[in-house]
Amino acid sequence: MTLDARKQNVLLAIIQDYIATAEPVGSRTIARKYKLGVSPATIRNEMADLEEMGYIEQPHTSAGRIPSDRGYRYYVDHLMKRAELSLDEERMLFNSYMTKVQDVGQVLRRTGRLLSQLTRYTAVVLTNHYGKGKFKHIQLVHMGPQQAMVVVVTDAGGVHHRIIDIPESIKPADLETISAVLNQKLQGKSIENIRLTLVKEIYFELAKQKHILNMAMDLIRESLAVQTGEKIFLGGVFNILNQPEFHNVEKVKTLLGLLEQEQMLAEIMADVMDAEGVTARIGEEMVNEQMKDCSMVMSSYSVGGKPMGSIGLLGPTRMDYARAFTVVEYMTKNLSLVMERLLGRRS
Amino acid sequence: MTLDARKQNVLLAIIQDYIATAEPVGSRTIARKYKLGVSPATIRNEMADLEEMGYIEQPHTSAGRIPSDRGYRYYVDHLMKRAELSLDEERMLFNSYMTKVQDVGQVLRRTGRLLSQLTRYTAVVLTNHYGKGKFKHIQLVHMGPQQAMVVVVTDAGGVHHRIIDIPESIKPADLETISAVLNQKLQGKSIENIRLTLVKEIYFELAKQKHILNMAMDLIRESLAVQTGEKIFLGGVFNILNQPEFHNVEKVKTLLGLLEQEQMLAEIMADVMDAEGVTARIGEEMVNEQMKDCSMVMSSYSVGGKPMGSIGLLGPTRMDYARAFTVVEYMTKNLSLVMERLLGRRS
DNA sequence: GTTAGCACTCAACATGGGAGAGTGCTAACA
DNA sequence: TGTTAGCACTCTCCCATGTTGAGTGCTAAC
Repeated sequence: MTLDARKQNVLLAIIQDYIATAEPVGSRTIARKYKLGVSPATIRNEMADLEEMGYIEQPHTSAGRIPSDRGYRYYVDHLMKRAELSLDEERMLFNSYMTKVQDVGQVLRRTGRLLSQLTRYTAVVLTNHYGKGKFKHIQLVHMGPQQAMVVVVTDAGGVHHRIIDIPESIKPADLETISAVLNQKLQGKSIENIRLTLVKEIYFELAKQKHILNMAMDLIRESLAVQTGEKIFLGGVFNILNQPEFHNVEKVKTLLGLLEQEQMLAEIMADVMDAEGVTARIGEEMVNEQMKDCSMVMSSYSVGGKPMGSIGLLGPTRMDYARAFTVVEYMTKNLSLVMERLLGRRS
Repeated sequence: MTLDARKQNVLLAIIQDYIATAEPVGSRTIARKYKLGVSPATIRNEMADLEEMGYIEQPHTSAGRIPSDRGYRYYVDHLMKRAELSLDEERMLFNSYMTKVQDVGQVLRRTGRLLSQLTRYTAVVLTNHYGKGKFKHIQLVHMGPQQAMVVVVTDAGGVHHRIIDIPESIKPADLETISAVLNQKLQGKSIENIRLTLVKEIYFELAKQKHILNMAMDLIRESLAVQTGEKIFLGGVFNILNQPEFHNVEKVKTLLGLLEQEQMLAEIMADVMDAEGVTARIGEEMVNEQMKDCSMVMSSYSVGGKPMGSIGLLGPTRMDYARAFTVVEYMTKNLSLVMERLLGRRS
């Protein structure tokens, strides 16, 4: 299973060249471009070995070789050297992160945009704290004779709002009262734990004001049934159109269809939440059959030591892993920092 | 400029057939499929006339004819009969609109989704009241030692939030005080008019609490600098991939690039806000040179008699205008209704 | 173990007829 | 005078065929 130095060099050359050109790589090309000090014939022999071991494949007899998923895996695990960001890019990132941040969603969206701009791949940003976290504030606002808006703020910086129907007898002042009671009772509780324990207590509290009692329960239930779980931001979806492997509209269509299934993306990325550092899923390692010619490079970010979500880059299996790893790692750190600053926590 | 009945029928046949098949239409096809009671030769003569008048064109000598932009325009203005929705579709729409609506953004997103599902075209939904309307409520929430969240609710159902830096000396209770003052002073004012007039007044009010005076001004400015103007929702962007005219990746890329320029879309649609009913922009009538093989069918919706935004369908010039007109008209009405109900106004 | 030489394979591209769809024109017909 | 049949003509599309060039595997010599 281990490869001698020359085989490694040949494999490395094939992968680098294929990543750069998207064309099958022949023995001559390698001998010319990557001075390994041996002739094409020798390289051919090595290539035959590598093919037998499953690291590379041949699309057809008279073509060069392309890396197999296994080849990429070996590359990522053993051969790859991290790329470095150019000065321009560092400066660009610095500027982006210095401009004032105003809310969590904005940070995540921007992260997605930067990721995709830096790599020309599709960025996926997942938060799993959306609608979770501790309750910070609730506010009922009178909107019309039968409508009120419920606004809930969590300590993770999430703001959820919805409009609910209320009986016409409820006046703005009543909403203030209810808001006050809810705030007092729910203060600092975690959203998940709120549901059952406190509802009764609130019920009794509000019992004093009999005319709003009828709707109090409903309202509480509604206002706490905040959309929970993950939320996904995509960036640079159209970048896949730049990849020669997606010049065929049918492929694009299926991939875009898959990207719309947020649930599936969430699963792929949740998978990687426990892993330390940057991880790659290559080709057939992806859960989904239809994504077998895509790869993802992912990492999870955290605030105050608690993992909060993950970010990733989606590209063809032929993607530039070295660069993707660097960019994802860099952005993970930045994102963690910004989020901590934004939410006023220092870890 | 006016066409006799037979020419109209021929033009109608060509357009209907081309919309259905995306293939140039020949004289034989028309004679066979659309029993006009004359032979192909006669139809050929009519077609030669129509071509000379600029209503149809010939891609090359031995091909059939395709409608020109001018032909489509004539069709839309004089020949088109509105399509009708199928029972299934009516039922589907009814169900969608009956499920509980929770906020304005959700309604607009859903409208976009329905529009695109019903037609397989790309839906564009524009609101121009985003960040406008009357001030309803402001709430400052303490997030960390140096962070607070500002939440602003407008009567158009918009909720805007952002996190701001505050001096460490500000305590949660202070934020409550400020919130109360702001609410009292700003109540019912239109967001656009608030900026200058009231700031001084609030300044004096808060002067009583000297230690928060420093930041009060900044905070007010920040919290009112709500992102203003239009907001755009797109639905079914990838539907364009189903159109044979976009089977070429380059075209898709340029079009998607254009769709990202929200400003431009906003302009196209703002154009149509004053017009009564459903309007079409066909091919070269589109502002943008690069969209000359696309058309849009648009209409604006209103709440309480006041136009609030517009919805539209974007497709190839070969789009099914009859159906697009019907769907857009239907959805405009529905959307206006739902928004009125949601915002508690009856017009 | 390495390399040169060579026969072999196969995709990609160009070339060259048909086949088919559709036209415009002309002349005959009602 | 308007309509139609007939026919020559045009042009795309498709398929079969040939050519080129890149790349391989094998063998024999170094």
